[in-house]
Amino acid sequence: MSTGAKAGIQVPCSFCPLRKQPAFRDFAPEELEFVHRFKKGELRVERGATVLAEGAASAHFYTVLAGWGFRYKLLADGRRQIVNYVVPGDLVGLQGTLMGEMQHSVEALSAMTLCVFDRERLFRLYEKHPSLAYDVTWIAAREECMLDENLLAVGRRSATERLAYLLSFLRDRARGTGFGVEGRIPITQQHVADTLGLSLVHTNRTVRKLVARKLIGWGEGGAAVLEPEALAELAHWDAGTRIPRPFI
Amino acid sequence: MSTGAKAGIQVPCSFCPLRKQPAFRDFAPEELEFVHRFKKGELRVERGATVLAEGAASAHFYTVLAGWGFRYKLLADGRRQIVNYVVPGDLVGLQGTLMGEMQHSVEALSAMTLCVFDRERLFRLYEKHPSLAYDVTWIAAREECMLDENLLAVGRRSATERLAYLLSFLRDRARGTGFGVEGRIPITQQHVADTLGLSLVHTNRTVRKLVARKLIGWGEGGAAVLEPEALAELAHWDAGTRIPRPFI
DNA sequence: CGCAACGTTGAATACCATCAAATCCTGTGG
DNA sequence: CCACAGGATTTGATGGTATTCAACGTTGCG
Repeated sequence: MSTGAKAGIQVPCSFCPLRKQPAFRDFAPEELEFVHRFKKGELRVERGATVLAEGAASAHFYTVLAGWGFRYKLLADGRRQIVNYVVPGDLVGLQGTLMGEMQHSVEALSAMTLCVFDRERLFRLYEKHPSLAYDVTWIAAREECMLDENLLAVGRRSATERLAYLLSFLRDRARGTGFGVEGRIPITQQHVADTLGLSLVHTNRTVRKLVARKLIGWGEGGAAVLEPEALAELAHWDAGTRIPRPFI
Repeated sequence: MSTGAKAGIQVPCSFCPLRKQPAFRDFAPEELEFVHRFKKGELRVERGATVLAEGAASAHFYTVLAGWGFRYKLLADGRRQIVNYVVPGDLVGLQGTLMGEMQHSVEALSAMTLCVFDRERLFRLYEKHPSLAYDVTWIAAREECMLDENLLAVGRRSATERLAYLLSFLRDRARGTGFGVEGRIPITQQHVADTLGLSLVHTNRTVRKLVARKLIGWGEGGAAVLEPEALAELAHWDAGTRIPRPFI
């Protein structure tokens, strides 16, 4: 498992690159110190690496520091459903930490850097820092929100609307996390198909249509949103107000 | 809002009906006392009542004591997606409590009794009872798990598999919560359609097929699972091991 | 240079949506 | 008791959306 994993050098949390990003709220000094001691190390993985595998009882959970990843589930016959994407600031593996065993897998979409925490020390965090515990729950609730939206998209939108939604959504998620809007979204059409519940062929035709309308770009390592407003409107989607969010 | 809502008589939490049910773990005495003081009252609603509305900033959140409900989202043009169902022991409104505003609505599928908590006192729970805070997060993580499964179903299963999955899933959720397996699942075909991303007509044809195969029953106020094993197999679904779960 | 991953396109077909209308059931009021 | 309304279910007919099968182009890499 974890192909391409490397142990990293421990950087003090006070220098955490996420703190500078506008999407995130900052810590109180005593929280920062606690998190620094809580942190066990860093993990670097390459694109395509499996960060966490369904069925595993990993000893760790992580906060994403850099890079893109995705969470997915498989049916026995190989059909794959991507349930959500992960970007910097997201917790991965919390579900496995709480419930014992991962119910989904996590794979890196790009090279990723992750902050490593020990599973068994999570409860200490709940005992010592209620405010951080509250933040963990906040992050879990936000994930739930995103899944609700993804379900709405897959269940009730047409193929074109789904694609418009997904790219709007991913662009919005990347904003303020240190990627910059200029960057492409490093997904293939197979990822899109497995996210939206479409076949690869139909996904391609749908992509072609939106490219022809100059709403999106495709190629050179991923997707690009060219007309954010028009795309969001086509998707019947509203990003809502984004408040600075907590992370651990 | 909340058509049919009634204030209820406060029952001490030590007599909470959920404590007797096998699906739930029990409280430590000091936790029980804290929750009893934390509880603000009870709410009774009729079938069809809106418990919480998307966009609202309710002052409360709830634990379901009895009855069925469902969570859903709407598109501007009226398309509806049911994202999950709620059964006794589930928290409703936690997302709105944490993030300020509800991003989905909750409606009663049957008469429901809910235990009422004050939104602004949630943080007190995190400060005073880390173990209960941990349980809240556990419940949120479990919701996330269920949403992942629902997404897998809607995105990657055929209509027949989806229906088989949904009824297996709902039957499994009801087990051990005080409904009894004997009871029917109080949903209409419109609910099924809006859960599985299907049209009402096609939902009906799919229901007819499974009824003809005697895997399920339909009518007299809802659906019934006649052949749980065969249905789960048809759905390519495995309930997994169910451990006693916490509730608040 | 061969292979693998990704993207693209055409053709045939299947699944599911839509439109339309009929039936059944239950609760309500006359 | 019956008429009636409304919700829920059922069925047929038709068409569109999306899947499947198949093939080919491109790029990058060992």
